Amino acid sequence: MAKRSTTIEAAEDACNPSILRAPLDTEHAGELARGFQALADPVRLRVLSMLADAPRGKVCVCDFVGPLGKSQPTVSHHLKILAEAGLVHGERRGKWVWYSLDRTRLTELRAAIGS
Amino acid sequence: MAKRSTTIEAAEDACNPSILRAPLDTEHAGELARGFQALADPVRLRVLSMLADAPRGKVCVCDFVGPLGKSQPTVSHHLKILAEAGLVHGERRGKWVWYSLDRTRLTELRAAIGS
DNA sequence: TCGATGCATCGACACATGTCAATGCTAGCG
DNA sequence: CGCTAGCATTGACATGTGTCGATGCATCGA
Repeated sequence: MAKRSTTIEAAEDACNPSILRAPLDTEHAGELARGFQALADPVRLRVLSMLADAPRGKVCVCDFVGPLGKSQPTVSHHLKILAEAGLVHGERRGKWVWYSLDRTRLTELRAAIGS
Repeated sequence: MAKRSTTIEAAEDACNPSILRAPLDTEHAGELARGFQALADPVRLRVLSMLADAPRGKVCVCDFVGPLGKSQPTVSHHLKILAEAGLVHGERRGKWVWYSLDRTRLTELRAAIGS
């Protein structure tokens, strides 16, 4: 790739709002805000941390409850919020549900607040 | 110092939490969460956006009210939250208060969710 | 089939948050 | 001094959020 078009970018890049590119319209601001809101909780940040540190990149719900010190419904609630924000992904495996980190969404949010 | 204390770290390193370095303890998680919570609102994201785009890097409160479509007390409220989060800095200049973006704090938060 | 286990959902509660009108405070101007 | 303008604070309200106990649902083993 020799040069990048300034008007048309790859389709995946089209939805790439950033607070550094003003004016940030209300719609994109709301979308970003929902993403950051998912990060705006200590329990959820620790969930992401545990996922990032997991040996096989997966952690089942039962293994969150103890370390987080929260009830199972509470943990399930936070996992749902993270999943709806696109930050994690749950996969059923027999009786267990294994959650894994979606670094793509995390990268999008990171890019929105900086280079 | 030959050996590192486990209770006291170097001052500069102490404030550098990241969700990618597990385990993220409750204290650091709470600190990060408060930062992201400041970003978890469309109005505040647009405020940061306007500051990032401002010609001289400064915007006075009265210039926020119109574009944001919020009342002056509401704008003041959001600016206070951003200031307490260390994301902006207000400076009195006669009758006006000019707010500017603190990119350092923004960089810290960005680093916390990625490289 | 039955019971146990893992997870999600529901209902309820306390608390936090976003919003605005009213008011207070400070700086400039006459 | 009085008046105005810009900004912050307060009070009040509606809504959103985190939490847990109780319950429902699916899966596996006996």
